[in-house]
Amino acid sequence: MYSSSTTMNNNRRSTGDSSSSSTMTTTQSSSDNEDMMMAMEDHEQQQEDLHDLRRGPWTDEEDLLLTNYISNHGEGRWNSLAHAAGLKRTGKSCRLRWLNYLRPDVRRGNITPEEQLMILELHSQFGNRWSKIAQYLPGRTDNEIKNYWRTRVQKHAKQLRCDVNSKLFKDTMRNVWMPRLAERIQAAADGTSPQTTNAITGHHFNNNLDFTSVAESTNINEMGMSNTNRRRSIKSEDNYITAKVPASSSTADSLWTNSVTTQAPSPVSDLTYDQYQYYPNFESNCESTTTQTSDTMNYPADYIMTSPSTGYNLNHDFNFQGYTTSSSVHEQQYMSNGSGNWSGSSNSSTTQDNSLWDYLWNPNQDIMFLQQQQF
DNA sequence: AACACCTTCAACCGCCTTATA
DNA sequence: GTATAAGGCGGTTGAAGGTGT
Repeated sequence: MYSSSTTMNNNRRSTGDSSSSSTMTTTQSSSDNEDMMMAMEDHEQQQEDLHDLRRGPWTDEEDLLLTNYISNHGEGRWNSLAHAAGLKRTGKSCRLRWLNYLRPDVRRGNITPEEQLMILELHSQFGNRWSKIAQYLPGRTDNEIKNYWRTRVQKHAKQLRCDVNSKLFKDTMRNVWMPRLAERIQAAADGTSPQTTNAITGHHFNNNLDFTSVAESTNINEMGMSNTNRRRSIKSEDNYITAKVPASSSTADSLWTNSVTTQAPSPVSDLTYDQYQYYPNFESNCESTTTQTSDTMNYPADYIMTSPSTGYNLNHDFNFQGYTTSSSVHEQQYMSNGSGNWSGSSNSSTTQDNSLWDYLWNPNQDIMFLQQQQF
């Protein structure tokens, strides 16, 4: 990984490793001269050390040497510090090890929801200026925040199939993730559990459902056309869990409840969890179940499904025809395809919510899922 | 158990900025 | 004003550990 060739390449480009003795003047004080002599000695020693510099992971012994030296002499002048401490490392390497790992006040471990929220907020303000962001998170290093962003946040952008710098992703972050995080923080402060809330009805997830697995081959219709043996699917990352609604249930209310004491499934990450569901109360609220073909999703006029990224509302007679061959499609595909329309405009609806909806079509089972991504 | 794949994060690279003479 | 050294920063890498098959 850390070959000598890369070392030499780096040193060749280095801005500060060439001789500086020609810059001395005769007007320097004796103190300055001592400093200069020390610097020259350091420099010479560093040139020798270049050939046997250590790279890669730090050992406990090296950590101890660096920590002890800094506790006795303080930080700064990293190149000479490295030599004085007896470390065969570059000054840069020592500095990085100290600032990112050994420093006593460095905080490590899980990024809290509060910190996540702050990172999202600050990133929207400063962009990839990690050190700037780190200034607002005591104990957190720019490196850690950068890693968090790349491994967690960008992962979710990938899941959404959009670029992390795209408007869609930024809007999703601001309109969906950040409010959800704020809710979680508030819930934690209140001592209540976070809940999965149906964005349309405001009902909360019923934790008493029977999630006993149902065979994948079961031919059922999730859109409310079948009255029996209906199945619910909950997505947890890539693992699907199925839930069977009690036979006695005549409506979808067994999936959603008004109770505020129910608890949502555990989040699959610090940032978010996904939930697949299908339209709640669909059957009971539709004018006629027989109108639900595999192409058209009709739902009650008093319900509005809003795109959080555009603020547009989904047409009630939206036509899904032509998407059956795609396992997963996104709203922007609907829009660009032109076979469906979004109506309304941003912020025009008082019933607009901040949920992000995705659609999953399983042609083999004739099932339409709506995915509400919750954060 | 073994292997493949995925995720995390410490450490490095290279460029830019700042400090110093 | 210029040259050089050092510090700082964002991007990238790859080893290590975790997870799935």
